[in-house]
Amino acid sequence: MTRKKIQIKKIDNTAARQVTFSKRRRGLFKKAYELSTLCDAEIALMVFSATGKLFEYSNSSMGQVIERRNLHPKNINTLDQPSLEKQLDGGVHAMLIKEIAKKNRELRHMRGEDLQGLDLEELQKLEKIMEGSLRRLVEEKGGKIINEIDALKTKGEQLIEENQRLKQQVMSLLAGQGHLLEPGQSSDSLVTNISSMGSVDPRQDCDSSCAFLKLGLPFPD
Amino acid sequence: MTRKKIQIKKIDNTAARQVTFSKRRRGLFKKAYELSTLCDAEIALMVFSATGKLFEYSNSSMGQVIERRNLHPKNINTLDQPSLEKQLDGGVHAMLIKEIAKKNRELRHMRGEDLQGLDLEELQKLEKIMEGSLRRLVEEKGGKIINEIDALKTKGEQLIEENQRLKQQVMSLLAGQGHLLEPGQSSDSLVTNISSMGSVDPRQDCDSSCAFLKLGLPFPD
DNA sequence: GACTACTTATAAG
DNA sequence: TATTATAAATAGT
Repeated sequence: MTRKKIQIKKIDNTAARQVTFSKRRRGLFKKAYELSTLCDAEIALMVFSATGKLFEYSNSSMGQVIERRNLHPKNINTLDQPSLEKQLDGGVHAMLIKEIAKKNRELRHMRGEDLQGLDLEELQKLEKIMEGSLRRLVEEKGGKIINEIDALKTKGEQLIEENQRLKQQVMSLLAGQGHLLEPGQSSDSLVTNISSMGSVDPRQDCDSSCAFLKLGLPFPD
Repeated sequence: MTRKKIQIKKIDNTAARQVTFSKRRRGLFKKAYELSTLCDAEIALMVFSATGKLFEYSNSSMGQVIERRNLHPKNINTLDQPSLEKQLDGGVHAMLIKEIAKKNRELRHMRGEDLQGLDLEELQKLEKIMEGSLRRLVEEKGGKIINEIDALKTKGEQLIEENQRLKQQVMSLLAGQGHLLEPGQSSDSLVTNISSMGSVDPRQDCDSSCAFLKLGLPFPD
């Protein structure tokens, strides 16, 4: 791909082929690593050189990825027949796999895939089911939203009360300490001190104590 | 690797991540193809997207490469240890059962059941999926209906033609046999006889030959 | 999905 | 193995 464009066909010269194999293998593995990292993908890559040497890469575990592949809807029917001893147990095994295949088929239908095999009546039935699903889901979601809003409202009210209480407390503290002020110390600086202790600044009016509501800030827990 | 150099770490933005996944996946598969072709290597590449979708490439057969890998000295110890056979099998067994449970959970959710465990965000996601499903299903159903109607129309036209042809045949038969009628035999009774042989009663007009259409009766096959 | 400015991969030496 | 001129991949639009 440089100096000169090459055709993608087997490289005749053995030495050149080996060099290219090394370089491109590294390039391929790097790309695989980058894809898995950038996109949070699980990747398994196996490369046998022409001489039979094995190179492999996986961001997780090779066996795990292979296992996952075998369980994938796409391959579950192709699953290699396990060796020897497992065939005795094959009945249960096969049944489980069949069950999974069936579930996958159902799920695909529920996702609106592979529908071309169904006749009009089946489609109608499926539509009814899905409409029901959607209805229940929207209902559930509605309930959740109401609850969440109620909770937020309650929390907001509690906070407003709390703020009122704290404000009054600050006021009375200020009033009580007003007599003790040094001639040179302004009440403002005192307020600043109190405020910095995490209390409420008494100079703000009632409405502004709800500032976090207006700003859409999350309530503290 | 263009416009700006990027860091190789998980892309936060979901949409961008998905776009990059598509592009780089294609790039990776192309590189794999080129390496296998140029250097006569045997390659198997499996990629699971973050959403669980499987993409795979192999220049030979995926199962064959996996088999070859398992037979490789490097991995022969990792798998298929006779003494551990039972344990492994139990593992697979358990995994299959877990898989079924997972599918069932998914199915229940798709049917709008057991939703109370999901949070608002999950519900929202599920709703989007189901809306898509329903949309595809309705589309598929629409296509099926159009096809069915077209087929029925075509069939109807064929039948009308057939009826016309038969009617004319009957007419000419009647005309030809008119001279041979016994004085005491009416043409009506002859028609009845012909009709009972599976032909069309010539007394009905053209429109009435389409009676089964008007009545919504199924066409015979 | 198409475009392009840029980075990266790499064929040849 | 290192270099480099060029092809290819791709991030952002």
